[in-house]
Amino acid sequence: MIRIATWNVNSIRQRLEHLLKWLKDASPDVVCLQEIKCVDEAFPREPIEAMGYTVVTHGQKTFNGVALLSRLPFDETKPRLAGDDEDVQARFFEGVVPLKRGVLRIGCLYLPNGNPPDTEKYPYKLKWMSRLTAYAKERLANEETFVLAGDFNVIPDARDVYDARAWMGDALFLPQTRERFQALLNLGMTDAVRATTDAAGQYTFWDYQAGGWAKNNGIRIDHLLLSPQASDRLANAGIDKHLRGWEKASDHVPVWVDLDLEAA
DNA sequence: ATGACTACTCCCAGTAGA
Repeated sequence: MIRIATWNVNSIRQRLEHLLKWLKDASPDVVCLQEIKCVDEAFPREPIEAMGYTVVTHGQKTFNGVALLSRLPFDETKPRLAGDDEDVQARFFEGVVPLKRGVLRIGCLYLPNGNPPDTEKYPYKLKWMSRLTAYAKERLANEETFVLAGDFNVIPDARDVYDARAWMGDALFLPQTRERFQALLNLGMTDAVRATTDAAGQYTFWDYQAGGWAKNNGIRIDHLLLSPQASDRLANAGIDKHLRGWEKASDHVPVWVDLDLEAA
């Protein structure tokens, strides 16, 4: 069994103790982190490596930044999403882990927020989603075990938000945003949490403001999308909601899948 | 309700997040 998780930590330096405790508790094999909010040199890799993880980071000063952690050795790792050489924002890292049969390819992503929608931020989000779809299409053609995991900044469905009306005009829930997310699924990717439950309220984010956590005013925006070869092996999926109750929590919580696969 | 909270930054009021 291989456990793959994604977590927007909202600053790795603020969240290191939480990460170390959660790694011990949840014992994931591969972890996709977003919003590390530091340059590569400032990433606290040593305590994570001491727990047996290989660490690769693509950071930038102040904002964004992603990292891949793995207890299984990488064949390859590659930062940046193809399709726009001008894009300097650190939002993507791909890793490939050898399996007994074939490989496991993981794309760790931090999709742009896109708010406010009447600024250049929204077209940047939509373009980024198109680049992601082109990338996924290319990878799916290889018929590999392939997982896209990260903070998608997309609320897929009214079931995934505490008050759909309040979010109608938000970049995370606009029809064009949801259509582009659906386009990814239409390629043949499976939303892992949705493959295990139809229930509403499977939230992964609660805003710091206005008592979001206390009122359970959450949204589901962190996702793991599985290729057919991966979804065939889906054993379980879950959301580690309890971390939101920890002191000085990230506003996002980890989401994970267990895939019935054997590492090489 | 021009807010609320958290984290970042040439240090501290402005920006970003979602």
